[in-house]
Amino acid sequence: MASIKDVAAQAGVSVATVSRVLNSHPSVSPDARGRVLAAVDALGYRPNAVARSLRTDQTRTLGLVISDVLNPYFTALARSVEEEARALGYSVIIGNADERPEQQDQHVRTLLDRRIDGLLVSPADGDSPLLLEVARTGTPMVFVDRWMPGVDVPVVRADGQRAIQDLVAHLYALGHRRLAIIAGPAATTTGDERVEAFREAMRTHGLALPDAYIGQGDFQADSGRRATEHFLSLPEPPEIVFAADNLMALGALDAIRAHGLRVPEDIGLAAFDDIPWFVHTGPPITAIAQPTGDLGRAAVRALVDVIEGRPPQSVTLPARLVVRSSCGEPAGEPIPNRSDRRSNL
Amino acid sequence: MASIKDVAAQAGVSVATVSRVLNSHPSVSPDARGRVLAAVDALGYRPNAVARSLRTDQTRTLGLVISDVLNPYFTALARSVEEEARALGYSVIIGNADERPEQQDQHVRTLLDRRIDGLLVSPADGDSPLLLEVARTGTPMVFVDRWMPGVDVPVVRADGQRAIQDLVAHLYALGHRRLAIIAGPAATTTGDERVEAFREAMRTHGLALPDAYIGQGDFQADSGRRATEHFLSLPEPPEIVFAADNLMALGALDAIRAHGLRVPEDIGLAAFDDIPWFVHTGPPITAIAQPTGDLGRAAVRALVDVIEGRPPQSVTLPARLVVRSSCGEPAGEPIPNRSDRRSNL
DNA sequence: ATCATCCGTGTAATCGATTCCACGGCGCAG
DNA sequence: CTGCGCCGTGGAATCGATTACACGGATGAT
Repeated sequence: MASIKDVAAQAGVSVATVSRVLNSHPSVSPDARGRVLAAVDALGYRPNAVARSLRTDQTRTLGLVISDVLNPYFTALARSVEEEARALGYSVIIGNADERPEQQDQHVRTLLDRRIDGLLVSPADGDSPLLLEVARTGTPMVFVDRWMPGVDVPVVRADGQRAIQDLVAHLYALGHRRLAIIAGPAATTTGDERVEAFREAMRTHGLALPDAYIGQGDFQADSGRRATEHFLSLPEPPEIVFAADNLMALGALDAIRAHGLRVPEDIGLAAFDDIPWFVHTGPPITAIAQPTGDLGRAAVRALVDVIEGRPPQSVTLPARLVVRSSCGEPAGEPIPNRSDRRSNL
Repeated sequence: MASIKDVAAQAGVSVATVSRVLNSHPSVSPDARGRVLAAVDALGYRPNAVARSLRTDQTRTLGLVISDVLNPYFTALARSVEEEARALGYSVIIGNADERPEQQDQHVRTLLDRRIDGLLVSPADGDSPLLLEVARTGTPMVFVDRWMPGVDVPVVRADGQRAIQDLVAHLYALGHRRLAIIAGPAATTTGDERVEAFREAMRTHGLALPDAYIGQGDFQADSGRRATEHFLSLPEPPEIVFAADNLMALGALDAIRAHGLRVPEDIGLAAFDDIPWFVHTGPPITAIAQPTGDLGRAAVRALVDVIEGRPPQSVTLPARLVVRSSCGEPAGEPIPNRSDRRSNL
């Protein structure tokens, strides 16, 4: 592969001049510029980004470490992150932590070794001394979706509190009183928060959230299945199961079906995270939609602000309730149209 | 950030010795090794992958360019690719082409600039002189899922022909005779192949595939919707719609619902690609499952074979029919269990 | 005792870019 | 005519690693 030396030789100038042309440095004669450009073209020369990075100490690459690539919520997030990054001239390397802290740390280390300019993380369950260290040493970093308390880093996330209030109000209005929740891991911020918001919302309606109605999940489908089976085995099962993410909702649906029960007649179901498929399940599922696209874009902008030395901003965007029929809403699902299906992208 | 010089100074040896310790070169005394390791530890030193890459001319990074990250099929593929690559000591940079050739080429160019060791591509619609050029210049490359005829590069893909025969036999046995297909873009190999396999399978049952029953799609949900609407507007609509990928099936389902029709009573639906949600749609959808995990692993192995100078192998794995109830199968969906839901991962 | 080997180590070249500094030539002002 | 400054250019240092080569000392064979 042609290097800058080959171009210089071909154009009859020094490498310094070639470099100046490539970086549109002003003091190059039109004549030299022309010859260099011709040589670049003739040789099909492309600058070696590795060499450039070594010299300039910047890779124009962002690292994104997410908890689970198979989760459509994170997929959508990754997509918008990549788009915004590309628009700003950055590439993105995605690492999949699969909800495992060690794997998360392994990715972070590899990304650091590659000298990425900044790190976007949605931390997995458990605390990570490594991330703390990274934040301390000044590597540009931004948390997205989830965050770690006590680490002084901008956070970009959706606030579900208001939407959860709306959900509980909706359920209450439909006559439901026994509401259960399948929580995420307590150690993730999103895990905790959603339970607290749910409990608080119930309290405003004079309802209690008994411990038996709090299932411990891990954001994976299986845990939703198990938690739901436990609910169903109770002497007095809940009327509604609210899953704190879309995969656990999927598991809950499995469990309900396995018991030969119908949604919403026998038991209702709602989920945090809206995904395109929720329109097509039988029945369509009431969910809380996060503005995934905006989250991804805001996260990248915040990170690039840190990288380029501007003051970054934490951002919190509101999530919103999307009512469908899985909790017993009398109205059927309206004809799905494009904007509805894509509401969370 | 500490460099190899700092480590050398701290350990009282030369950088060469440090490098030898780091690369477990045999001729280093235990004493020196100990001091170096201690210095590495004390300084929290991590080798700069950028500098290493410049010198060794290898990045231990693979590029993966896929057509659509939001498509669960590709997400699953990406996941298995990343896992296998990591197991072999490679990182993966994913580029999302969004089914647009220019965007695909842009990603390929960026990846090449970053001197990735090899490229895994699922080419988008349309031919790309760039990819041809890349193949010609000897950059290690492997096609996965889709490929470009005439480009001499290993191909890792699933063969759906047999599964499509099974599908048509299944439909025929259920009494269906008017079968329609929503095809992918003709310029993608998977687009073409699936139509031909379908046509051929119908022929063996003495059925013809009229042009009116071939819808032109682009692997996106919207095109599935449009094609289905067209089918439904025909004087004699088909009894079954077979979508050549999961997103177009989703669109088809939308269109069918929008017309107030029921699946499978009024019209049947089947899809190429099996995804977890097909178990949960109303009704569960009969689909052709590709061995995504095996495909991803095989693709990485083939690519690494090319990179490391071993003779690579093209791989074709069989897809298989998963019968559910969306085409009128009398039997209900069995209780979904873990292994069933994950059948395609 | 002498010489060839081998082992551990350091010096320095190298990868492909960017960029500081110096230098020659030209234009313009004094 | 002389001198100052600017412009375009090239030489060379530099980024952080790897690795060929050289070298000194110890070991073993003769």
